[in-house]
Amino acid sequence: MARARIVDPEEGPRSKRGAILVAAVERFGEDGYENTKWSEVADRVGIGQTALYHYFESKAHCLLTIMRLELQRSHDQFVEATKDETEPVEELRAAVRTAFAVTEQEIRQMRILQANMSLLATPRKSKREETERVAARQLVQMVERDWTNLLMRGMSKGAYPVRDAHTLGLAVLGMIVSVWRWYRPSGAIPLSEISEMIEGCVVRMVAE
Amino acid sequence: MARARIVDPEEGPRSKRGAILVAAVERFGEDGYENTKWSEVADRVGIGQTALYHYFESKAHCLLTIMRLELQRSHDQFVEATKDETEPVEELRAAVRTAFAVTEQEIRQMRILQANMSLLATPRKSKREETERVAARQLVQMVERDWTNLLMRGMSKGAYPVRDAHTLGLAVLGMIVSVWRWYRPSGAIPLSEISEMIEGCVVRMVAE
DNA sequence: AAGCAACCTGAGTTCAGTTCAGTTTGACTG
DNA sequence: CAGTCAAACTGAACTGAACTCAGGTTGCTT
Repeated sequence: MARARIVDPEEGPRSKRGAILVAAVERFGEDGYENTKWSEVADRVGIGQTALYHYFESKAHCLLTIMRLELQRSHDQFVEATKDETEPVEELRAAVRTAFAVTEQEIRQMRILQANMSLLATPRKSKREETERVAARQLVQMVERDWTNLLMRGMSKGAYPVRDAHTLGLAVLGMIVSVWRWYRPSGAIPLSEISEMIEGCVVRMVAE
Repeated sequence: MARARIVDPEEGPRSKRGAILVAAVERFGEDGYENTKWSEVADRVGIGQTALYHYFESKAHCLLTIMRLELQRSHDQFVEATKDETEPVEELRAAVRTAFAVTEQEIRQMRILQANMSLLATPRKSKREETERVAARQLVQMVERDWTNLLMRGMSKGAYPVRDAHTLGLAVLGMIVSVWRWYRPSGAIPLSEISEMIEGCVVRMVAE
């Protein structure tokens, strides 16, 4: 599986870019982006604050990079999980299940993505930030299209009743990602149970 | 209908508290909280920046107040819309429909609420901010309980299949509020159509 | 061992949010 | 209708976290 990893093997051996991203995911994911001091990330990596600017133009640039990587991962995983399925309802189930087949680090990344989604709406002043923002926006649209296309395939095969596939796709996606706002690994309900519950909901929503 | 209004009639006639909240809802709703300068709100109201601190302890205190008022309104409207319904599926439909029976100002408030929900997770340093935060948190739980109770009533009456009402409630609520992340009044799809689509989805999710 | 690019730093700057130390306004009282 | 008081307001100063600058260090390459 060619996942977009936080640690990029293209980096020089001395580079702390991956370590910064990992630390930032942990801090932004646990305490929130605004609640986390940029210097805390530096402390955790073991470098001075200003060294961060060797890798990222700004705190926001780091955040946008995390968001873009997570979106890339989500998209890749969707494609991977649905590419072999031909039966529409099974394809739908596989897509939901893969959305919840995530590590704890990926859960944090999802949480960061969801909590800061509105950042993608307005242009950024600096060039590198804007590049990441636009890339992330396009990936959002790509993920939305992944779902819309899956739904349209099922509808044209007669497996699901015909409805507005775009709006339905947004509703399905909205329900799935809303889980990352409240789910915590320490919570009472295991993720597997949530996944099954949502899978059932999505199938009823789409296929009945 | 005893809605929680932004303009509190308890205020003195010279008070600009309501005007500040209205201006803040507009700016925070259009450009986002972080993107809006606190002084811009003062400009819009026609007072100096420091005068804001006569009404709110901080920018965050104003935001938390907006969020609390919106949650209060959502809860009140839910109760109002469902109190006369006895037939479970009709009650469910009424609850969804009322969630989308909102003015443009209320749409902005929903957007602000959704975009800054994570603010409610961590304690605030100052007293008045913390009071608003705790009140808002309790209202979140109250809205979640509104949905959970509605679902449990329907299940015990045999109108819906028995499922984990809490998780199902969060899924339904998550899908509904996710609309405010992307919906814009200027968009291609009218809100009435979205409302009908979601209503159908919720009924299939819950009652089938 | 020289060169050089990647990597790093302490000191200083910026700017939005906030505090301070009062001043103005206007309703009400005697 | 002068005096009082709380609500409403203000300009100037302060704060802290993000960021810039002007270099210094490290270690790989030739």
